[in-house]
Amino acid sequence: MSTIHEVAKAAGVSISTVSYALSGKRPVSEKTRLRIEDAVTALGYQPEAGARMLAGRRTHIFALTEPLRADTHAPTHMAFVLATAVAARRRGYDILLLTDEQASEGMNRVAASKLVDAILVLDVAPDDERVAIARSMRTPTVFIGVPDDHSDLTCVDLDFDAVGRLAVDRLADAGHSRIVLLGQTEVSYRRSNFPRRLLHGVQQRATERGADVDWVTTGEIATDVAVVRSAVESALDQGHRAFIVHAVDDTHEALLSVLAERGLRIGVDVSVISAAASFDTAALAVQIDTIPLVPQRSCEFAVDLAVRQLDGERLPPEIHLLPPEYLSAGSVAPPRD
Amino acid sequence: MSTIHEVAKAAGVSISTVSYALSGKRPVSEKTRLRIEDAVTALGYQPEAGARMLAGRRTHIFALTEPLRADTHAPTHMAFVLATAVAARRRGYDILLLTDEQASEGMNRVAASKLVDAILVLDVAPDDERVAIARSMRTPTVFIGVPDDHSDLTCVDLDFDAVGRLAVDRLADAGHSRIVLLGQTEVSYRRSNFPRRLLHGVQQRATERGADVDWVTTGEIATDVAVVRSAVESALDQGHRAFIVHAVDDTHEALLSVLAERGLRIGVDVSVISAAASFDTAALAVQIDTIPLVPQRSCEFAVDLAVRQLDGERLPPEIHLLPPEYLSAGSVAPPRD
DNA sequence: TTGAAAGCGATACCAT
DNA sequence: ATGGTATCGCTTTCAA
Repeated sequence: MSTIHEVAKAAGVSISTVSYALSGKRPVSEKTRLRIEDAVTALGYQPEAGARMLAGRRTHIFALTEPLRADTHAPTHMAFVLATAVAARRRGYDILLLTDEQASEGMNRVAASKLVDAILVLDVAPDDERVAIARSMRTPTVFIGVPDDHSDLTCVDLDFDAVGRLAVDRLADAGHSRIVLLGQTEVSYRRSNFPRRLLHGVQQRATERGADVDWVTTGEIATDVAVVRSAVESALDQGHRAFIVHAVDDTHEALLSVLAERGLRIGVDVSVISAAASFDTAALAVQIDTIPLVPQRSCEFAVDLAVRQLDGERLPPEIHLLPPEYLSAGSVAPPRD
Repeated sequence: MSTIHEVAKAAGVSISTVSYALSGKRPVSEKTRLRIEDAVTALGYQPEAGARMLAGRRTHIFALTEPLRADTHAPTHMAFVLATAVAARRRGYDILLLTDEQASEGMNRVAASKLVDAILVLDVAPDDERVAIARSMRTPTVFIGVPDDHSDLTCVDLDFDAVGRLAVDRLADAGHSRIVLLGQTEVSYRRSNFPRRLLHGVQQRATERGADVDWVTTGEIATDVAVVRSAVESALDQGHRAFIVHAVDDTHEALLSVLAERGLRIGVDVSVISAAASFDTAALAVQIDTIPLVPQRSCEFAVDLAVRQLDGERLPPEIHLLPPEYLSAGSVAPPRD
């Protein structure tokens, strides 16, 4: 391709003027700027990545570490990756993928070689090995998720604890004192950081409101529809009529189908709240109240924090918990008896 | 971090010797090489990415374009992304993610700025817009998948046509003359490149073998278990006893469950072959013959082609179709009547 | 087998 | 408002 020299020659200016005109870091007169822009388009000029990295102090690349475990829920995970990539591009950054089991090796490598300006951490485990690496590094790192030991870390996430409390409050407000938490798979409560936070919020607030909570998981390692159905059946048999669902779409569908089979009407006979769903609950057969998990929100916030740190803002390491939002759809009603 | 100068000083040699010792592009005596390696580890030296890009002619980065459509099957897609990333890392390359609708813009940008050495194309559509970009570019590009118009392109993929033929042959060999192809979702036959190739192989070989094929899809845009079940029910009602399944795991499970409900035994009353499944069919309740789609194979091959092109091999643009492999599990039997 | 030095193509400081 | 140029850290000729 063409270099900044050719652009300068074509526009009849010096290379520094071209550089400043393009970066905007120094005022350039209207007419010279226009001539430069013309030359740029005429030549199809694109600054060379390597040269910019070397000369400037920015690579315009973020690393995204994602340890893709076997039990990762692919659709949700993809939504986060996509949201991160889109948010980053909007700020002028590309995403470099760091998969591998050896997440630490990758982080160290890209940081030491100055390949990336910052690192975004996805799919955070409670005892994540990447926490130690992040602490030992100068490269700004933002966790999307909250590990157990998060001192000195910058984290962004939906406030799952608050989601749990909010869901309980709505059901308790409606008069329910017995609640079922239809949760995630068993393994996710050990390997992931957020299911337990929602569980904690639910249990704590339930205690405060004098309500009982029955917590059920929905499969060993992957969601098992049969397990979900029998859990729902037995909850209904025990007279339960209030559900908080923190689970994938299949689980929601299984719940709805069991309720339909029994002729139980949501929002009349039974109350249901979908908590922290990352899929579109509006696409379900029945509309239900939802406290959504919006990957875009977390990812944009995370990218923003990274960019601001690079721009020199002194942001203290901190946990940023995004407040939940309650979307009503009439699926919560007072108990009927 | 430390620079090549510091390593050179620590080892008592010149920087060029360090460079050559590390790249192996020039013979270096045993003892100096050892001293250099010691210095490298002692200082924790990592060559700076930007400097290498600028000076050398390699960035050691591949772009991976993936236009993440709404109808993309997330688990399969993730398997391909992961396989590509792993294969690339093994060859010393990182993966830069190019999502976006604007796939073309991204490809042009990373190519023009010399950010990447090659581009890998995933999730190929029959009339993919990235085909034109690839043709207009000097940057080596490898498609994982085969677009309709693929002249002058380098493509790698499982030979889906041959998969279809192989499946038909096995059923025909067993004596079946009526075959059901339980296929993908409707939209995938328009938006993806491979389902139609398998369909073509099945239909063509069926004609050659004098067999009839009933092709059914499994939902509009996403797999719909109800649709699958009723399709299977009606096929069974019509006396069909031979199935080729080219579909996601949910579809397999639905098929097995209908068969079980009817008391039909696989490998005895009914013959089933799973064609081009990218999940582990061994995890199903019943073992069935499988012609697997192994993402690792395609992705490694693609990475290899890219690397070899960069290493100066003159590889003519060509379609590389990987031959299918048949894994028997006793699920094919002669018709019973 | 090794060293010296000329780039690579930007950024940003120092002048004017 | 603009230009000249040192500089970033490496790769790779050219010499010895």
